[in-house]
Amino acid sequence: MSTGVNLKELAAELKLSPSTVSRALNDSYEISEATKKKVISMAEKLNYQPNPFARSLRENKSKTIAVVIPERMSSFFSKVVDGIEEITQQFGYHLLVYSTHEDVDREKKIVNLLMNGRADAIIMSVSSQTSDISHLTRLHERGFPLVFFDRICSDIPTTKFITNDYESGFEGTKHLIQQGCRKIAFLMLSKELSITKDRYRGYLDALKQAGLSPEPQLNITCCQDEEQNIEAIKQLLTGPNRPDGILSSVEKLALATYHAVKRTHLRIPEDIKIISFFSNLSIASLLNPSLTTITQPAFTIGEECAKLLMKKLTKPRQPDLPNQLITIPSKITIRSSTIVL
Amino acid sequence: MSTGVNLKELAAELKLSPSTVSRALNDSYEISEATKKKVISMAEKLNYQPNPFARSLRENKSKTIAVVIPERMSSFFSKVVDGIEEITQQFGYHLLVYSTHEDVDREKKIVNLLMNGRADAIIMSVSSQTSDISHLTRLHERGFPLVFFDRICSDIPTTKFITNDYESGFEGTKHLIQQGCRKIAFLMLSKELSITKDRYRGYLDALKQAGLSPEPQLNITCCQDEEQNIEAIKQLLTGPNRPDGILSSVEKLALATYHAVKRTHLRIPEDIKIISFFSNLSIASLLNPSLTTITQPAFTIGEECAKLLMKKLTKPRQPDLPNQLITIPSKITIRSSTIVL
DNA sequence: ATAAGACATGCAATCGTTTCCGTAGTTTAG
DNA sequence: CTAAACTACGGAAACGATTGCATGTCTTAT
Repeated sequence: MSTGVNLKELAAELKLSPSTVSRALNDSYEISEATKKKVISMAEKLNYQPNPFARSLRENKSKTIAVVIPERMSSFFSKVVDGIEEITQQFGYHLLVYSTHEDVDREKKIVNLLMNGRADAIIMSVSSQTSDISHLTRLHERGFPLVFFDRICSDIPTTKFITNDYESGFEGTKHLIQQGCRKIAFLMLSKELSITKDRYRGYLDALKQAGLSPEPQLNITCCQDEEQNIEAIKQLLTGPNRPDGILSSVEKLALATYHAVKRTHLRIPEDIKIISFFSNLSIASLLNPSLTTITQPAFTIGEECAKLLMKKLTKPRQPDLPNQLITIPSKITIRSSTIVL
Repeated sequence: MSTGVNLKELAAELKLSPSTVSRALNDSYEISEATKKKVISMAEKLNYQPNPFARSLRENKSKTIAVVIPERMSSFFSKVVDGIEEITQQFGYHLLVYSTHEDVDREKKIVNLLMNGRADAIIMSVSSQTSDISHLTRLHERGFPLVFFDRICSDIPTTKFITNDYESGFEGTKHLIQQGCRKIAFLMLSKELSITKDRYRGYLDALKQAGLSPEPQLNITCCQDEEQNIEAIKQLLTGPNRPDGILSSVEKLALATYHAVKRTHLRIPEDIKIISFFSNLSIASLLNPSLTTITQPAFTIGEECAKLLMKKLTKPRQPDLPNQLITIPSKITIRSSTIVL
C-alpha cells in the first residue's frame, strides 16, 4: 500500500546507520550540521515519511485526539469541531471524530474502544441519554486525558468548557418577560443534561424574580424524532394552557417549534415569542420571523478545549487536567421572534 | 497513560507463550478449544485490549479511514459522514475527519500527511479551489485506495459516487421554465468543480431545449465570504438584467440568495423563483417561502462509499477500486419558492 | 607525549503484536 | 512395529521507529 522508503532504506542510501538518520531528522545535538543537511535533503528527495505506527508504538502516543459528539448535523457541534481542528492541526495532531447519535450505548462502545490508546485524549459532549457515566469515570480514573464541553459530567474531576448556561437561561427568560410573556414554556432534550439543568435554573430564577410561578405542563422533554417533537410542541400550543413564550434550550427544538407553529394559526411573535440557544446565525436571521438567539461561542469553545490539551500533551511533564469549569459567555441577539413592532 | 495489560503479561498469567495467546484470541485452528476458552476468559478478566499501533505496525493496516471534506457546516457533508460512519463502524473502522475549508493548500497538506499510511483509504470531496490535482494523482499512483464523492476528479481512475448532477440541473431548470421563468441565473462555487460543470450542462441544455439563450451575466461564481456572495446576488437582483429564476448549485448559495432577496423589494416566487441543491429538508421547508429543493441522497452516498471500501479492505485479495462513476439520483421536492399560487 | 574531553556515529534493545518455523507428543496408515 | 501425519504449543523474527550505551576520531590541555 503506502510503500514509501523507510528509515533503514534511507540510511542505506546515505551510507549511514538508521540511528544517525533518525537523530538527524529529529535535529539531535549529537549530529553534525553537515550530515543533518545531507540527511534532510535525501529524505526530501526520497519523500521519506516516518511510519506513524512505529513511532506511536515506541513513543506511546498517537498524535491523535478523539472527538465525541452527539450529532454531526448541528451547527454548534460542527463549529466546535472546526475550532478544535484549527488548533490541533497546528500541532500536527489528527482528529478521530465519532457521533453517538444521542445514544448512550453507542457512546459507551466508542469510549471503550478508545481506551486502548488509539487516541491521546478525548474531547466530548455527552449524549442526551447519558445518566450512567461509569464508562467515563473508568476512563478518567485510568488517567486518560478527558475534556468535556457543553454537555458535561460534573462528577468527573477534569476540565470542562461551557457557556454561561445559567445566566443565558436567566437573561433569555427575562427578555421574554420584558416583552410581556407571562406563561413561558421550556423546551429541552433531556432532564439529565448539564445544559438542561443550568439553563432551566436560570429560567426558574427569572420567573421567580418576576413573580411568575413555573408550571410543570410548560416543560417539554423532547426526543430524537423530529416529527414527534413537532407534534408535542403543537399540542402544547393548541392546548388549553397555551404559553405565550418559549425558551428552547437547543437549536433543533427551535426549528421544531417553527414547524409546530406553522401547523397552527398562531403568529410569532404576536401570539407566541421564541428565543433559543442557537449557533447558526445565518439561518436564525432567515427564519420567518427571524429568531432571537442565544449564540454560544462554539468555535472558541473548540479552540479552548484544544489549546488546553495541546499544552498538556506537547509539553514534557504536565500535571493532570485540573478540575475546573471554564465559562465562555454567549451573546443574546434580539430579532423579530420576540419583538412586536 | 493507557496502561492495561499486554499480551506478554496476559500470557505469563496464563502460563502460556505470547504466540499461543495471540492465536487463541485470533481464533486460530492450531489452538485447542480448551485453551481458547481459558485465554478468552482471562483476557476478559484482565480487560486485555490489544495495542492498536503494534497491530497496525505488524499488519500494515490501521483500520482507519480518512474522510476529507470541504467544510463541516453543511448538512450535505454532515450526512455523508454519518453515512460513512454507519458502515465503517460495523467493521470496527475508525474515521479521521478533515476539513479543507475549501482551501486547496490545506487539502494538499492533509493529503500529503495521509500518505504515510495513517489511514487505509481516503474518501474525499475536493475543495472548490482545487484545479491542480497532482497531490491526488500521486496518492492514487501509489496504489492508495481513494474514493471520491460529489466533487470528484474525473481524471483519476478510481471509483466515484455522485448524484445525477446533469439530470438534476436539467430538471431543476426545466421546472423553473415551466413555472414561467425566462431569465434564469446559475449560482456556483467555482467553475472548476465537477458538480458545477455537470449541473451547468444540465442547465444549459434545459435552456436550449426551451429555446432560451444563456446569458453570461446571469452566471455568478461565488466565494467563501457569505457577505460578499449576498451582495453579489443582490447586485444581480437589482441590476438592469434581473433574472426571474435562480438555480443554485449548492446549499449555501440558496441561503445567500434568500438573504439577498430580503435586502430588496422582490418577492419569492412572484418576482424571482428559486430552486437549489439542498440537503437540509427541515430548513428548506421552514424558509420563507419554503424552498424547492433538489435533495441529494447524502447519507446513501456516504454508505455506498464506505461499503465499497469495506469490501476492498476487509477481504483478502481484492482488486483495485474500479474506474467507475456511480450515480445515485437526487429527488426534486417542489415547494413554494417556485410556485405562484 | 599522553590523558581527557568533545564530537560524530553505530550497535542493539525496545515498544506489542503476528506469524514462520520447529518440535514434542499423539494418532493413523501400511 | 515403524513411518507418516496431526495436534497443540513455544521460540524467535519481523514490522519501523527511537534511544541508551559503546566506540572511534580528533582536539586540546597538561
